[in-house]
Amino acid sequence: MRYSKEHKAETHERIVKQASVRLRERGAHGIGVADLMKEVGLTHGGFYAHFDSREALVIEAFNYAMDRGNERWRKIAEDTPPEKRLAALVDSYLTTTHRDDPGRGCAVPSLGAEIARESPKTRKAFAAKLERMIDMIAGQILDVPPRTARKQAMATLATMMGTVVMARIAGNGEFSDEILAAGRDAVLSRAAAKPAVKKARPKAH
Amino acid sequence: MRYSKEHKAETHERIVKQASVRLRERGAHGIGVADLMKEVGLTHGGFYAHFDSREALVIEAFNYAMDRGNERWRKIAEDTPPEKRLAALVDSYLTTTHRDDPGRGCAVPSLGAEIARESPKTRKAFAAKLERMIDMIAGQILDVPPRTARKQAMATLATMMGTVVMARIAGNGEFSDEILAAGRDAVLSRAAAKPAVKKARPKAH
DNA sequence: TGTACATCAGTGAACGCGCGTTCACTGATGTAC
DNA sequence: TGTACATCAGTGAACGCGCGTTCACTGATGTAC
Repeated sequence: MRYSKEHKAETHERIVKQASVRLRERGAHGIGVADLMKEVGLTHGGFYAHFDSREALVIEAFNYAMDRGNERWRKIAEDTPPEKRLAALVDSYLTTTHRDDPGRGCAVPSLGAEIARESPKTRKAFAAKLERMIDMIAGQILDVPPRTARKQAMATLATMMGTVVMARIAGNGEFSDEILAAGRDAVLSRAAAKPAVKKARPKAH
Repeated sequence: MRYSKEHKAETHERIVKQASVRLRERGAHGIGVADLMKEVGLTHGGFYAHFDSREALVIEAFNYAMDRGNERWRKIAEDTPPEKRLAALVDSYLTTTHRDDPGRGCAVPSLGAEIARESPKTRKAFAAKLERMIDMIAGQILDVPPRTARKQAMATLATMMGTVVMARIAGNGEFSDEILAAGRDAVLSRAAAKPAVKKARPKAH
């Protein structure tokens, strides 16, 4: 059955991709080797031709999920004029679609707490990706010095991901929609308010 | 070995309390019946005199953790003059102590994502407790109508719990401290800024 | 007050299932000649 | 170009360990008389 050179890499990615979806849907303990391989159309024995262990796959799938999130943001930014980018990111993040489909959504609200429990080594790898998300947002916060933009970006991401976690706890009814709307308003009004504050209290820099 | 009437209830609570700590430290899959009973000084067989199943304990421990969080906030509010309450809550929440000791901290950042994956029935129970946390914060946001306070409280809690999740991913170094500070500033400046905005743009209500 | 019996939280061995991992094997295709 | 051999992704049975759950038993204390 020897396959072409790219075939193994393709299969590998199919497994990782499927794992990253299930991971976001059910958490790190929600995926089993046999189930996952079946979903990809293979048998469980072949798993170890691709990964040293289940744990190794989980780490890879975490990474994959984070990378896809960053990639998605990059594309949104690319397709939007600079002054509307922040609003576009926020609006795409704080939707009922995102809330109701964690499997294809941002990894931070669904897996953040679990990532925080990983070993320092893997945790640091994710911290680096988290920082890239912060940079991405900071780059869309205009009219303030970079330090301020970075700080606001941190709080903005925290508000966005926290809002999604809370909205998911609340389900998909009125209360949940209210949480989503509150998060969106807070993030966007903060962004809009800051220049006004600057004008009101001018200071040398 | 028949014990006094209160003895069973006391043992029950000791198990739930210990479980709630481990739960917040390691997640729902991080606690085992045998380990837990040993930590409480008992053997695993006795577990089923107290709980129908491991799952039932997990739900109880989730509840316990949420209740303790609400209780803690109530005490802080009680011991602080009204106009300083919000700042007191925020300052006690966004500390390195809270970040580094999830076992005794708020359940939302450590278990929020897992709670969101529970059955609708249990999820709704937690949504009710989440709403009580929101009410608690809303009650400390003065000078705005209740609807606005509720909305701001939702975003405030989202920012606070999101900040703790992110700070934990980042570990306990400079980057992590930066995240904590950013969250605190965002929440407190939002609270301080709102009345100013009101004055700048007065409207009938 | 004293005696016999009932209760039941807790013990610890044993069960059994799920699941991660191993392993001998397959067979289509790449490589050497 | 054709032939023999090597490779290795994938198969599926089997292993073994961890862990939730069960169960017969214990023995201190409550209750009935």
